[in-house]
Amino acid sequence: MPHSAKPPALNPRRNLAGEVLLALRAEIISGHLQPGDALAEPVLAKQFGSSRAPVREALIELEREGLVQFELTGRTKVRTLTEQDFDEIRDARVALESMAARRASATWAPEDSTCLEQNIARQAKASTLAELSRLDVEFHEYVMRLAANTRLLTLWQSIRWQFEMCLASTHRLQQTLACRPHQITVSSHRHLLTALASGKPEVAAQKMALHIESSMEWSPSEISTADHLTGLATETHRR
Amino acid sequence: MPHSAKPPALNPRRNLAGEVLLALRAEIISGHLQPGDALAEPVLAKQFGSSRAPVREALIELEREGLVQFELTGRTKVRTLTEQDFDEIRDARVALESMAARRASATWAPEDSTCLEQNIARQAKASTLAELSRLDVEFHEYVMRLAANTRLLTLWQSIRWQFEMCLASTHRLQQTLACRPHQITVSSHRHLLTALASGKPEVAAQKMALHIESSMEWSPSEISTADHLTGLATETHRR
DNA sequence: GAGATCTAAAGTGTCGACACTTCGAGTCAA
DNA sequence: TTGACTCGAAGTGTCGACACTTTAGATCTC
Repeated sequence: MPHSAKPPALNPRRNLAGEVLLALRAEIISGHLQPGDALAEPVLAKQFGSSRAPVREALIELEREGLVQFELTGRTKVRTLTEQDFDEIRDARVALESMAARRASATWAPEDSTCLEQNIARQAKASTLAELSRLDVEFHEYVMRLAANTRLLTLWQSIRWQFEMCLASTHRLQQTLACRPHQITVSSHRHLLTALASGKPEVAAQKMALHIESSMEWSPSEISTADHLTGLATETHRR
Repeated sequence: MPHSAKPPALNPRRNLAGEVLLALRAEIISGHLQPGDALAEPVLAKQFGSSRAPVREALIELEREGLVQFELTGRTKVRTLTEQDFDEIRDARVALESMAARRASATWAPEDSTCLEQNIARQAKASTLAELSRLDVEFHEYVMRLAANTRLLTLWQSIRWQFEMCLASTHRLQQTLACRPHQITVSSHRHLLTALASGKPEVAAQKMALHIESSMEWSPSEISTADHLTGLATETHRR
């Protein structure tokens, strides 16, 4: 999906830390690094063939993104997401994305609908749950960019990776419960798109909130990155 | 004002970088460091009697808080806030704080009203506009903490310093236009508190949005940290 | 065998150094 | 006078080193 006109480039610093960040984030999201795993600076530095400085910078960013946790002892671990974290992320998303939907719908253009329809079409054909999650996040990022508010976008981006982990977990849970995640996701986004394109900001905002509430209604008792790989499901279910 | 039960301690790392961060932030907020001023790591390191590492860490955090800007050349400057930034911050606040008000009002306790009433009483007696701004921010931080959502709180804290700069600028503009900033602020927060304590989450959320919209209605053409000190006013006024 | 104690290994916080890049005052040519 | 050029000065990105702290296995005691 092509992105909105506005390029991000919020932090123009281009350095080794950025590459380490990307690599570490990918390993956490993919589940290669699991919750609780230790992230020692010297070990990672050797692994990436760099010194500790860029690694340290990347870890600080990952902590801000909520994927990593600094212990009181100073050590760093991959963070474990609990059900409460799941709820918190849902509320934060509702807050940020409802406002974004409100602003985006005020300046909605036909090509925006085209872009998002293409995204939904690809959702329907997604071959893996990971791909479905990625497309889902991309849909929402597009709306966030349309809002043309760098603050809102930056805030959203700082929770987007936690959000992506939650999403994958939700999709997987839906599948084990014999709901069709593709079908649910596609249908939900189609309804949302109608509201976004309606030209009614308040309707768009409200529908976005409902969309997020419903899409994150299925909350596993613990969101583990390992779920991505193992396919094991926790049977717990809220409400 | 006593803070809510929950301590923050989101990042338990206690190091020199934290002290440098506090000092630099204070200098920017106070206007001692002005927009556009260069922030060179070796210069600051010598100033703080430290090496560059802690300074670098602090600058990265300040960039995340929006008080500092990394140029494409790699240099670092104190950021200039424009009218568009002002609008962005207002929308971001409405998004985050409306949700916080919704959640906070659901678990409202009498002592919360007492705390905030004390804050309002101090607003009325604030001797300087800077103190009025500080109390205003404290009021809103209290509500954010009551929401008991660390994501929401963290996101809010990452824009709170920009917000404080905007607020001070607004108050000053109100004063030059012969509106009484104390009176406006006190009255507005009193109405908001009533809504928060009403036990109706949706009313609380809506009133919070209206409160923020009205409190940030007066937008100077450029929000300069220098305003704090010089007292010079830009006469531009939106709407 | 269980618990307390010791100790080497490993980790963080901080530092100064070096290479490369960017800036800006001074110089030179038109 | 103005514009391009030069070349130190200053700044960033990165590195390896050291001191102090925490960890975890080994040892000792009861």
